[in-house]
Order: sequence, then C-alpha cells, then structure tokens
Amino acid sequence: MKPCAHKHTHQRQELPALTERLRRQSRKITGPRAAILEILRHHPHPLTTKEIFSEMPKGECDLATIYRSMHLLEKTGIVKRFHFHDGAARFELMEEGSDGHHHHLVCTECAEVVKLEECFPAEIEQKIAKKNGFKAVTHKLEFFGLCPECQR
Amino acid sequence: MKPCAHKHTHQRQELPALTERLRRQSRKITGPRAAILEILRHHPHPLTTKEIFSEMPKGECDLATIYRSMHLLEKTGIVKRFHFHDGAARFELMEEGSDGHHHHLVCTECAEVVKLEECFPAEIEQKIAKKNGFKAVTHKLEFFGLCPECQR
DNA sequence: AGCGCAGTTGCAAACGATTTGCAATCAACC
DNA sequence: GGTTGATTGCAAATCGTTTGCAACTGCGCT
Repeated sequence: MKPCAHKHTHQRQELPALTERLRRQSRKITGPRAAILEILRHHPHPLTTKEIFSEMPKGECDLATIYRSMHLLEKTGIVKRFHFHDGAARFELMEEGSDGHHHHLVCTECAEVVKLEECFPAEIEQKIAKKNGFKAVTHKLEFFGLCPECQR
Repeated sequence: MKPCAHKHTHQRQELPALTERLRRQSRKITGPRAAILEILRHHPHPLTTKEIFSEMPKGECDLATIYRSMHLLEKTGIVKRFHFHDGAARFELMEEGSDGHHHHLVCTECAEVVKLEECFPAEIEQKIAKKNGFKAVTHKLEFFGLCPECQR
C-alpha cells in the first residue's frame, strides 16, 4: 500500500470533544478508546481494525477490544463503517451532528481514498422507492478507479 | 427468509448456451459446474455459495468446488458477484454480451431483492473522475429499505 | 481518598466465509 | 479407448470477526 499524497480538507476534531461525546452517552473513557480516537483523528481515511491495531503503541490493546470499541463508537454515532472491495470493514470519524452520509472514490491499485461530496440523486432514489413500494430507502455507493499516481 | 413474490422480467438463459460460453474459453463442463448453472438459471436472485450448495441434490458436490467454480464463472464473465449487507458474496447469471452492470434494492428485513434499471448518472460519475484525476471509474451501488410486505 | 459495581478488558477459543495443498478423478482431445 | 492437464473432494489453513469468562478499572458516590 503506497503512501497517499492527497490533500485533506477536514478540520481535525479535538480529542476532548470526542471523548465528551462518549461521556455524554455514559460510556467510559478508557485507554484503548482514547487511543483509537487519537489514531482516527490523525488518519483522515477509513481505517481497518488491523490498521488501527498496528498504529497502536506496541500492541497497547487487544484486537478484540478494538472490534468491540468500533461497534460502540459506531452505535454512538462517533464513527461510520464502510466496506470497500476487500473483506475488511473500515472506519472514519464522523463530525458531530451530520448524519455522516457520504461516499468515497477508491484507487483499485494503491487504495488511496478520496471523500466525495457527490451523492446519489435524491429524486431518483425516491422514484425507485415509490415504484417498488419500498420505504426508508438508503443506499451504499462507492466509486473505484485508478488514481493519478497509479495511471502509468 | 420469506419467500419472495415479485415478478421477474428475465428471460431464462438456456443451459447449453451457458456451457457453450464455458467451452469457448476451453473450460471443462463438469457435473458440479452444470449443476451450479442449472441452479442459477432457476433462481433469478443473487444466490450465496451456501444457497447454491443447499439447492444441490443431496450434497452432490463440495462447497470448496462451488467456491472455485464461482471464481471461474466470474472470471469468464458468466456470473457477477454482489455484496449486500451481510458478509456473504452473492452471484447472479449475466446475459451474454451485456456488461451486466446493474444494481439492487434489498429489503433489510426479509432480504427480498429487486433488480433495478436505474444507475448512477454517468455525467456525474465523469465529473467525479475528472475532478479527482481518476481514470476507469466505476461504482458499486446498492439500495436498502423495507419492502411492502415488511412495512407493518 | 476511598468504595463499589457496572462497564471494560485480555485472552483464548469459537465462528462463518472463503481459500488452499494434495492426491485421486475426470472431461476433452487424440 | 488412452493420455493428460484441468478439476474435484477432503481436510486443514486462513482471515475477519465475535464471544465467554474471569480479572480489572473508570467514575459517581460517600
């Protein structure tokens, strides 16, 4: 996996603000959880559990703990889970308040990830829902292609 | 998993036509492969490997063989692989010639699947590709919601 | 500053989907 | 019908993830 060189427009969220969101849901701020949030704060891509694990100072916590934490963070709306081509789930910090719905453009070669503003047109989604009698319709959408670096 | 009652507009592909596509790529027509194609022919939804396996007359072939066959059929363009919410890959027969690109609307409750005609607007996809300097961009898109049956 | 306990953790074992090594078997061409 | 490389069955391995359980620890209460 090549290093990625694209620019990030995120403003990084502060750790206290993040732990506050946990605390507000009467969840404990533990070492592993703080470490995970720290890592996510410094990596503006979706990270796999394994990647988070290996970023952690010398196996500071158990893999199982990370899996459990990711479920908790997802449930409390602090991170969002994504699936790309391989089997592993990836996680990204969510800004507070936003529903976090967005999509990615992923390089099939080097796995560089660009967060996108574009989304599937709501009118068409509604039409699809109505035509088939479905309710509460959402979608999963990811784009794949060759990034500038990998096109040669 | 409830039985699904929606109407299918597919015209079913003939088995000889399917095996012919295999033969053309100098692949052998074996018992397991013919059985898999037969099962896919009669089930117009995306099926998991397990589902194909259990449709098979009294464990006629090994699970590993089905996995291997699905890779072969995918590589030769006879089936297409889909991923829905759960971990398991699903497979659907592709019509010869068509690139088979299409999407589904999946009930989150009963897993009913509707094949969709709608697709992500090509102009927007091109704009995304150009804006980020990516080439050969495609997308994965699936819709999820509550089907009419499950809305109560 | 200390207590108590529900919430958390580590560890190891269990899991489900999928892959693989290997020796036996078979489809397709001669 | 025989040859042979492709294909299969079987069992063991792998990968991502989950779980049972006993030990441990935030943090609200005193």
